[in-house]
Amino acid sequence: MNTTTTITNLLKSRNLKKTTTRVELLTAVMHYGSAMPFSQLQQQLNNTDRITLYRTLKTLVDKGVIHKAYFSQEETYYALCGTTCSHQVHQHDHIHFKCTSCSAVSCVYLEEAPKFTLKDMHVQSININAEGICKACMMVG
Amino acid sequence: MNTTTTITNLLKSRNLKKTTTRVELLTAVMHYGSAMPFSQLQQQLNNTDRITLYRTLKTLVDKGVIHKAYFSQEETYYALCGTTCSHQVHQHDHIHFKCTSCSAVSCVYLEEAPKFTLKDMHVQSININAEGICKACMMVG
DNA sequence: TTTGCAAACGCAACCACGTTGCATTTTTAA
DNA sequence: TTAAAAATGCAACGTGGTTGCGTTTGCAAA
Repeated sequence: MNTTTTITNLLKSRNLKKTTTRVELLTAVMHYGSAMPFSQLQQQLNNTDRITLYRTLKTLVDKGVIHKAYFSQEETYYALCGTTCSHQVHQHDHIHFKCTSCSAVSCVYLEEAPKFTLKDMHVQSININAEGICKACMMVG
Repeated sequence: MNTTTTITNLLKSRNLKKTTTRVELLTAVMHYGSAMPFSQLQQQLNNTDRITLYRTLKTLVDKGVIHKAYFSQEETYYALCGTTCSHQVHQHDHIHFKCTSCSAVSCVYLEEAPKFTLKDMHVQSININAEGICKACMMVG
């Protein structure tokens, strides 16, 4: 199944209209390889209005198509959600890893989710960000 | 040892001048109980210039006196560093926990730091944010 | 205690990120 | 084909944070 068909189905499954911006955005994110920073999106969709981009991102996040891979206060990175995400629940059994060398942010899936049974508090969600050197940069460096 | 003396020593140990803003800021953070959001700082130091506040925070973070307890894209929270932090290395064997009910952010120290031996990448630092209900809110709710 | 210098401060101006309101265009289903 | 709903583009706005620069303050040496 090619990218276009995938996107068409993805949008239809979430009751979202197939607009130019959404298709372009999803295509870009799918092809990017790692989590895509906003600035890159803006560059690749440079004929699209800035506000539209924000709104499209918000819609796709709300509907569980993509998610934000935050890194501290820097730029916001966006990545596709897995099939377990819906508009109701974002279920992400992965951590976000940022390479300090090439700045790429990627979702790393864990075999077993880290458990935290913090005394005195009821934990609802956990968000883990790691930094380090990615494989590609280790090979080079 | 009272707060004032502690702050004086703290500033001296980092070769920082003892200015009104720094003393007020550190006093506020020390007395706050949990990680202090910027808006609260601004309120309590309302006779201090906004820019000065930003610069003071930056200086104290750089020198390892306080650290940012980020939470997604919302407000920035600040907390005192432990004694193991210096201007060189911020060493934080704790996670940041935000109560979804009362919005308080606190540093929770872990008995053993969670280890991540991610295949294919060299992990340098890990940042963990958790959300849930804190003890106080559980008692009330 | 005075004095001089570096550091810190306050102000103005600026930039980036993100949102809202509204009029126009596009999508889609009848 | 057409009408309603949704998406878009534009203007304007709000906030978080930074930079440059002239003034004030902290502090150490005289």
